[in-house]
Amino acid sequence: MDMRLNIPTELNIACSKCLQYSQCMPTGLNEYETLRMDSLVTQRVRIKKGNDLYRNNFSDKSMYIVRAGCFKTVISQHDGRDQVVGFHMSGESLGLGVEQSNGANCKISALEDSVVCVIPFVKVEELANATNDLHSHIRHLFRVEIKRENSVMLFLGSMNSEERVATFLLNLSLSHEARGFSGTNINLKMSRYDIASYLGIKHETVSRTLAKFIKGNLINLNLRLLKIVNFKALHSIANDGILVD
Amino acid sequence: MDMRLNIPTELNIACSKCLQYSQCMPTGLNEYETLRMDSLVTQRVRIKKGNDLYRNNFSDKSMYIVRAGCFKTVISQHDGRDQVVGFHMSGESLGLGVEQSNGANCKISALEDSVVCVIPFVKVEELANATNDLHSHIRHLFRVEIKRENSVMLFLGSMNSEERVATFLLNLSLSHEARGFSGTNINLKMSRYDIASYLGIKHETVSRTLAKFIKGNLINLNLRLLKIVNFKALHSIANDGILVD
DNA sequence: CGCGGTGTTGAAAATTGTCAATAATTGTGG
DNA sequence: CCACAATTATTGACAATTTTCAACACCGCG
Repeated sequence: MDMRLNIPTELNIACSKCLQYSQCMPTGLNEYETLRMDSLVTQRVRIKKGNDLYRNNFSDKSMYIVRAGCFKTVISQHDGRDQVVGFHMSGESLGLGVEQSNGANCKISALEDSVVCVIPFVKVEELANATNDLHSHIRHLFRVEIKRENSVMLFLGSMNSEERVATFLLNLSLSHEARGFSGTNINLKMSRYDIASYLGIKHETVSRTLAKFIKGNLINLNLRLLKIVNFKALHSIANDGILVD
Repeated sequence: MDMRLNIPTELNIACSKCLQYSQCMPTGLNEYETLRMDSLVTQRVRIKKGNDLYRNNFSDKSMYIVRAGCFKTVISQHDGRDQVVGFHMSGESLGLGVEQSNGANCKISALEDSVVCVIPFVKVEELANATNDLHSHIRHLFRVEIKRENSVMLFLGSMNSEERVATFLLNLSLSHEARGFSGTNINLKMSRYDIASYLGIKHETVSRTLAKFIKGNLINLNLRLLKIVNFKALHSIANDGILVD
């Protein structure tokens, strides 16, 4: 039983004691600086599955880090069409590109019961004197987000549906492994519709492509329980089009 | 004759005297702060048409602003396929998401003879004490970049080719107007191949779609000389899927 | 003046989307 | 806890869009 499954529901833990610390806070700080970092996160918010990080919660005066759970970022167009532009797991930043005024167009929804850490930028400014590389760390987080979006544009702009799905599965596997979970047996948090929107194809095409992978013995799949059987074959389909590092 | 066409070739102008100042520097500064901003840009670099902002020029220790000209950002995949993920005009930031190590995968090329301003992040840190909102301004620039990428993902993920091309033309028009140029008569700096890659379709499809718009009297087009005739029709095709503000 | 890169257009092929029917699963309220 | 409804997922047949392949025209530049 993986203890990590329980820990994140605790709302009052200090950053310095958090298992995700290395993912979202600057490294190489001395003890004093590390302790000061604890004051950065002013609160943690529970978001129930299906609910949005939005309105009362969400503001462009703060940044957010996923402490536990999983989110999707969705852009809504005037005509009602939605586009999923990202999925976000623990340790990842949320909504860096979204401004308050944009709230109506862009929403961030929890795919399962989740917890986010809130870091107001005024706190960042306050602490920047004490810790020189805090600002550059924030810039780093922005850069990571931009790189992530670049990789999304890559498959949206230049891959066929098999390449898109294979790339999606492999990226998912990598990001699960980076969090200490199995990269082989994965419990998908998102629907086929979400995957389809994210990949810029229709959900029927996602189903068909997954069915093809199952037939070819590349994966096993039962509803949202995924098992990757043949990584090598998936890689050759994805053409190694993987940018996550 | 528009004077702006000449001014940007001057390399030694102070930021406080630059016509693009309001686009790339924080607003609301007092005179003293404004003058200090002048020391932010340590150099300006000319890049000839077809050359890259890269290698000796490019580093993740600095950020870059287009002073004059036009650039494209291209991600290269392992198999040689390229994906244009953005075009950048004067006043816009360059390469915020790109790290040095990524140099081989991502390049930024000048579409015409251009000039960029170089702002080392160490200068930003230095000046941050004197000007409180400099850091938040830098974050603003990152946020603008992320929003831009979101709008790219929107058409890549959810639009057919007519919608993509119409959206592209209208965004181009808006960004030209924002710079004081005509939003009706536009001189395209990029090839059909670049447009195609950016829009995630083939160049033949771009040609055909443009031909269709010409037949329908939505635009005039002679090679790279574009005239938008019927904005309303283009808007209704694009479904107002325009995110630039 | 010719050559390489760029741009246009046509016809056929391939991929993906659309529509529809059905099954399985989850959520909800009595 | 069951039954019903709503959502999610799969699959097939057909339609539509986009790509592919090919031929040709055109500019611009040495």
